[in-house]
Amino acid sequence: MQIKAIKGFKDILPEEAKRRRKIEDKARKIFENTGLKEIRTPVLEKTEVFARGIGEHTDIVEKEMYTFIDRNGESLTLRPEATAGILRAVIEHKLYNTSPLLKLYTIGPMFRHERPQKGRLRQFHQINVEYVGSYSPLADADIIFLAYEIVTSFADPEGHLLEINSLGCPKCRPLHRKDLLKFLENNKKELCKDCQRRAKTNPLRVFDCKNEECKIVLKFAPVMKHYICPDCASHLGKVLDTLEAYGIPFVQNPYLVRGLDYYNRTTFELVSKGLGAQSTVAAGGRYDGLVKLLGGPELPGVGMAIGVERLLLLMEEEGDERREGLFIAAFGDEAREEALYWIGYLRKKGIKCEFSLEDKSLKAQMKQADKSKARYCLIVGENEIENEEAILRDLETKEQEKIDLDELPEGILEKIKE
RNA sequence: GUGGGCGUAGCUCAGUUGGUUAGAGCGUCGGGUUGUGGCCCCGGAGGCCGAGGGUUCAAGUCCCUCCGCUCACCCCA
Repeated sequence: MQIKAIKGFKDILPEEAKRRRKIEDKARKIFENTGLKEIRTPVLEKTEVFARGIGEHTDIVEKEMYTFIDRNGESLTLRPEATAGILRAVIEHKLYNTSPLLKLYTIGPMFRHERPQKGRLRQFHQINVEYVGSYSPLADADIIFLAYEIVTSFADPEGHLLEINSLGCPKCRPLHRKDLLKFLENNKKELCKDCQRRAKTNPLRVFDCKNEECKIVLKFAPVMKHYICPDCASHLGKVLDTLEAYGIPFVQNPYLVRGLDYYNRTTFELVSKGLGAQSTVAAGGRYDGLVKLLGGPELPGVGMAIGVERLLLLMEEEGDERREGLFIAAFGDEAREEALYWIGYLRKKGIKCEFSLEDKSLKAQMKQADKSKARYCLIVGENEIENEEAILRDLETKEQEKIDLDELPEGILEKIKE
């Protein structure tokens, strides 16, 4: 039996690695422009970090985490999301004392033990942003801007919908929750089994139910919109105004909920038509109570995450890469030995330079040169050694010229630098 | 955790009602050009037909079990 990677864990082969790097480079560029700083936290944390941060009764914590007991008896967990760990680090190093507003990003793997499907893996990657320290709705809008900007620079904006909602705050949310619970209890018999379960675990989730009968019943259910306090309402209003100023189209979705307990007020999802059932390519929201919950001071926060694998699914194919650098086709002992010096020299000068490890025929080496996508091929065999002239061929234009051997390798630098 | 679909070459897939040495395209390597890549032509390598068991004179093909992949539910990035 062949050894294979474990379920939901994927090898990232060279072609895909290249496309990922393109996404990461772009994200970093945008982050630098917006003044964010990178932070990298461990993939492994004490289980407590996530249990407290995400919420004991969320699906993620209850059944999706990679949790194990370490050799010293301590419970550890592979991070299922980035926020809790980053905030742990912010608190541990008192980063909030270094600046009134922390703007942080991280890119890396997350782990959830779910059944894999399109756009869902057990090890997946997120581009993550956290703003810690601002109550301003402009912070919310900034976060959404970043998510939107990165996603739409790789995927067609037309195929996307930004959904936004407010979950309220500790003042107004409990009122809604109380009424909703009452409503669900009264209509228990009309609801499907899933919704009866949700009513106990995560009541807001019932609004996501696809069951037609549930939908009819829930039309009469209390909606957060009608409970939202003036402060939360004005906060949301300013976020929406700012989105308009940024030119980001959106729709309000009063039923939008998040699966993590820590969110309050603004919550959003960037949904794509180009994905399967797992259609959310980026999502996030505000979490004003979380820093304190994790043992830090009372600090507000907003954040978002982009699913890299999902963005990858939406990324259009790129065209042919352009030719670059040099391939040295050397054959015969003398030429091959000489070529080694040139290669060393050119590589140190920062020139992309390849050659054949085997003493193959000229034709075979030319083929290799072509495949390597080199722009130029330097041809050196017995004849060239004898005439003391090498041949430099432009693989794109097919033009060839001769170069005196004693001008090599310096002479090449001029010729191949465009 | 629960369902559906699918497992034949590195990749994408053919493979008659079970019948002899399992095929194609792409890719790869080599040759056609005694020293010049892509296009074209020719050739080579590469398969325990997912694994195990069963039926049969005979199984890639039929039956059972297991494993894997995949899509969906659930949930989420």
